[in-house]
Amino acid sequence: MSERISKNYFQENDAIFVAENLIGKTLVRNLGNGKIIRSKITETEAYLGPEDLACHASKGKTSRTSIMFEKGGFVYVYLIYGMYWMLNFVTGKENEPQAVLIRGIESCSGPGRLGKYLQLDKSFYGEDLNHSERIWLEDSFHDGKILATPRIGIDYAGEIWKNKLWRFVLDQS
DNA sequence: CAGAAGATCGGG
DNA sequence: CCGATCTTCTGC
Repeated sequence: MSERISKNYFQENDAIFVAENLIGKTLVRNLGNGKIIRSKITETEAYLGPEDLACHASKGKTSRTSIMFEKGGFVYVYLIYGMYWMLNFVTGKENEPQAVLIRGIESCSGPGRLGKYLQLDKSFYGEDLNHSERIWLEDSFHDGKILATPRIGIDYAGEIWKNKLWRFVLDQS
Protein backbone atom coordinates (compact mmCIF):
# COMPACT_ATOMS: atom_id res chain seq x y z
CA MET A 1 0.00 0.00 0.00
CA SER A 2 1.59 3.27 -1.12
CA GLU A 3 0.98 6.82 0.01
CA ARG A 4 0.33 9.87 -2.08
CA ILE A 5 3.49 11.93 -2.52
CA SER A 6 3.59 14.82 -0.04
CA LYS A 7 2.73 18.27 -1.31
CA ASN A 8 6.08 19.64 -0.20
CA TYR A 9 7.80 17.36 -2.68
CA PHE A 10 6.74 19.49 -5.66
CA GLN A 11 7.30 22.83 -3.96
CA GLU A 12 10.68 22.21 -2.39
CA ASN A 13 12.42 20.65 -5.38
CA ASP A 14 13.12 22.02 -8.84
CA ALA A 15 12.02 20.51 -12.13
CA ILE A 16 15.35 18.84 -12.84
CA PHE A 17 15.39 17.01 -9.51
CA VAL A 18 11.73 16.05 -9.77
CA ALA A 19 12.04 14.86 -13.37
CA GLU A 20 14.78 12.42 -12.45
CA ASN A 21 13.28 11.50 -9.09
CA LEU A 22 9.82 10.74 -10.51
CA ILE A 23 11.24 7.83 -12.50
CA GLY A 24 9.87 4.71 -10.79
CA LYS A 25 7.15 6.56 -8.91
CA THR A 26 3.57 5.50 -9.52
CA LEU A 27 1.16 7.57 -11.58
CA VAL A 28 -2.47 6.89 -10.67
CA ARG A 29 -5.44 7.87 -12.83
CA ASN A 30 -8.95 7.17 -11.63
CA LEU A 31 -11.09 7.05 -14.78
CA GLY A 32 -14.30 6.60 -12.82
CA ASN A 33 -16.63 3.63 -13.29
CA GLY A 34 -14.27 1.68 -11.03
CA LYS A 35 -11.44 1.81 -13.54
CA ILE A 36 -8.08 2.87 -12.17
CA ILE A 37 -4.80 2.97 -14.07
CA ARG A 38 -1.68 2.56 -11.90
CA SER A 39 1.70 2.50 -13.61
CA LYS A 40 5.27 3.51 -12.86
CA ILE A 41 6.79 6.50 -14.63
CA THR A 42 9.58 5.56 -17.03
CA GLU A 43 10.35 8.76 -18.97
CA THR A 44 10.27 12.47 -18.08
CA GLU A 45 11.64 15.86 -19.14
CA ALA A 46 12.38 19.01 -17.13
CA TYR A 47 11.43 22.53 -18.29
CA LEU A 48 13.01 25.26 -16.21
CA GLY A 49 11.74 28.69 -17.20
CA PRO A 50 11.81 31.55 -17.72
CA GLU A 51 15.36 31.44 -19.12
CA ASP A 52 14.93 27.99 -20.70
CA LEU A 53 13.86 28.79 -24.27
CA ALA A 54 12.28 25.35 -24.59
CA CYS A 55 9.96 26.09 -21.67
CA HIS A 56 6.62 27.69 -22.52
CA ALA A 57 7.11 30.01 -19.54
CA SER A 58 9.98 31.71 -21.40
CA LYS A 59 7.20 33.51 -23.32
CA GLY A 60 6.09 35.12 -20.08
CA LYS A 61 2.94 34.69 -18.01
CA THR A 62 0.01 34.11 -20.34
CA SER A 63 -3.32 32.33 -20.00
CA ARG A 64 -1.57 29.19 -21.18
CA THR A 65 1.49 29.37 -18.92
CA SER A 66 0.06 31.00 -15.79
CA ILE A 67 -0.26 27.70 -13.92
CA MET A 68 3.52 27.25 -14.13
CA PHE A 69 3.95 30.46 -12.11
CA GLU A 70 2.01 28.92 -9.22
CA LYS A 71 3.66 26.85 -6.50
CA GLY A 72 4.45 23.24 -7.31
CA GLY A 73 1.84 20.48 -7.20
CA PHE A 74 -0.55 21.44 -10.00
CA VAL A 75 -1.18 19.74 -13.32
CA TYR A 76 -0.27 21.64 -16.49
CA VAL A 77 -1.86 20.24 -19.64
CA TYR A 78 -1.88 21.76 -23.12
CA LEU A 79 -2.97 20.68 -26.57
CA ILE A 80 -0.21 20.20 -29.12
CA TYR A 81 -0.54 19.64 -32.88
CA GLY A 82 -4.27 20.03 -32.48
CA MET A 83 -4.72 16.55 -31.04
CA TYR A 84 -2.46 15.54 -28.16
CA TRP A 85 -2.83 16.53 -24.51
CA MET A 86 0.58 16.72 -22.84
CA LEU A 87 0.79 15.92 -19.13
CA ASN A 88 3.05 18.07 -16.94
CA PHE A 89 3.46 18.66 -13.21
CA VAL A 90 4.33 22.11 -11.90
CA THR A 91 7.35 22.27 -9.56
CA GLY A 92 9.17 24.88 -7.49
CA LYS A 93 7.93 27.89 -5.57
CA GLU A 94 5.46 30.56 -6.64
CA ASN A 95 6.80 32.71 -9.48
CA GLU A 96 9.42 30.12 -10.37
CA PRO A 97 7.83 28.78 -13.56
CA GLN A 98 8.87 25.16 -14.00
CA ALA A 99 7.27 21.89 -15.02
CA VAL A 100 8.03 18.24 -15.61
CA LEU A 101 6.64 16.59 -18.74
CA ILE A 102 5.63 12.96 -18.35
CA ARG A 103 6.64 11.17 -21.55
CA GLY A 104 6.04 7.56 -20.60
CA ILE A 105 4.84 5.06 -18.01
CA GLU A 106 5.26 1.28 -17.93
CA SER A 107 1.90 0.68 -19.60
CA CYS A 108 2.10 3.44 -22.23
CA SER A 109 5.03 5.10 -23.96
CA GLY A 110 5.01 8.52 -25.65
CA PRO A 111 3.59 11.82 -24.32
CA GLY A 112 0.86 12.09 -26.95
CA ARG A 113 -0.27 8.51 -26.53
CA LEU A 114 -0.16 8.89 -22.76
CA GLY A 115 -2.59 11.80 -22.81
CA LYS A 116 -5.02 9.75 -24.86
CA TYR A 117 -4.55 6.62 -22.71
CA LEU A 118 -5.19 8.61 -19.52
CA GLN A 119 -8.17 10.36 -21.15
CA LEU A 120 -6.85 13.83 -20.38
CA ASP A 121 -8.46 17.03 -21.57
CA LYS A 122 -8.61 20.74 -20.86
CA SER A 123 -10.39 20.16 -17.54
CA PHE A 124 -7.14 18.85 -16.02
CA TYR A 125 -5.45 22.24 -16.33
CA GLY A 126 -4.69 23.33 -12.76
CA GLU A 127 -5.77 20.03 -11.15
CA ASP A 128 -4.28 19.76 -7.64
CA LEU A 129 -2.15 16.63 -7.27
CA ASN A 130 -2.48 16.76 -3.50
CA HIS A 131 -6.28 16.51 -3.45
CA SER A 132 -7.50 15.32 -6.84
CA GLU A 133 -9.68 12.23 -7.01
CA ARG A 134 -8.82 11.84 -10.71
CA ILE A 135 -5.03 11.92 -10.84
CA TRP A 136 -2.22 11.70 -8.32
CA LEU A 137 1.22 10.22 -7.61
CA GLU A 138 2.27 7.57 -5.11
CA ASP A 139 5.66 6.69 -3.73
CA SER A 140 7.34 3.61 -5.20
CA PHE A 141 10.73 2.57 -6.49
CA HIS A 142 12.42 1.44 -9.65
CA ASP A 143 14.98 -1.26 -10.16
CA GLY A 144 17.29 -0.04 -12.87
CA LYS A 145 19.54 2.67 -14.20
CA ILE A 146 18.42 6.15 -15.25
CA LEU A 147 19.77 7.63 -18.47
CA ALA A 148 19.97 11.41 -19.06
CA THR A 149 19.65 12.65 -22.66
CA PRO A 150 18.74 15.86 -24.53
CA ARG A 151 15.03 16.69 -24.66
CA ILE A 152 12.93 15.69 -27.65
CA GLY A 153 11.35 17.97 -30.23
CA ILE A 154 12.79 21.33 -29.11
CA ASP A 155 15.30 22.16 -31.84
CA TYR A 156 13.91 25.69 -31.92
CA ALA A 157 15.28 26.38 -28.41
CA GLY A 158 18.86 27.07 -29.52
CA GLU A 159 22.16 25.31 -28.84
CA ILE A 160 22.41 25.99 -25.12
CA TRP A 161 18.96 24.77 -24.18
CA LYS A 162 18.42 21.99 -26.65
CA ASN A 163 21.60 20.28 -25.46
CA LYS A 164 20.72 20.20 -21.76
CA LEU A 165 20.50 16.63 -20.52
CA TRP A 166 17.08 17.15 -19.00
CA ARG A 167 15.31 14.08 -20.35
CA PHE A 168 15.37 11.08 -18.01
CA VAL A 169 14.64 7.53 -19.08
CA LEU A 170 14.58 4.28 -17.15
CA ASP A 171 17.05 1.97 -18.89
CA GLN A 172 14.97 -1.11 -19.68
CA SER A 173 17.57 -2.95 -21.74
C1' DC B 1 -6.62 39.79 -38.32
C1' DA B 2 -4.07 36.30 -41.07
C1' DG B 3 -0.41 33.04 -41.03
C1' DA B 4 2.82 29.91 -39.11
C1' DA B 5 4.50 26.60 -35.97
C1' DG B 6 4.14 23.40 -32.31
C1' DA B 7 7.46 19.52 -25.69
C1' DT B 8 3.55 14.16 -31.60
C1' DC B 9 2.10 10.10 -33.90
C1' DG B 10 0.77 6.82 -37.37
C1' DG B 11 0.33 5.55 -42.01
C1' DG B 12 2.39 4.91 -46.65
C1' DC C 1 8.27 11.55 -45.22
C1' DC C 2 4.08 13.80 -44.71
C1' DG C 3 -0.62 14.90 -43.14
C1' DA C 4 -3.84 15.46 -39.24
C1' DT C 5 -5.92 19.27 -36.53
C1' DC C 6 -6.42 23.45 -33.56
C1' DT C 7 -4.47 26.51 -30.06
C1' DT C 8 -1.23 30.08 -29.33
C1' DC C 9 1.80 33.54 -30.60
C1' DT C 10 3.69 36.87 -33.88
C1' DG C 11 3.83 40.27 -37.30
C1' DC C 12 1.68 43.50 -40.32
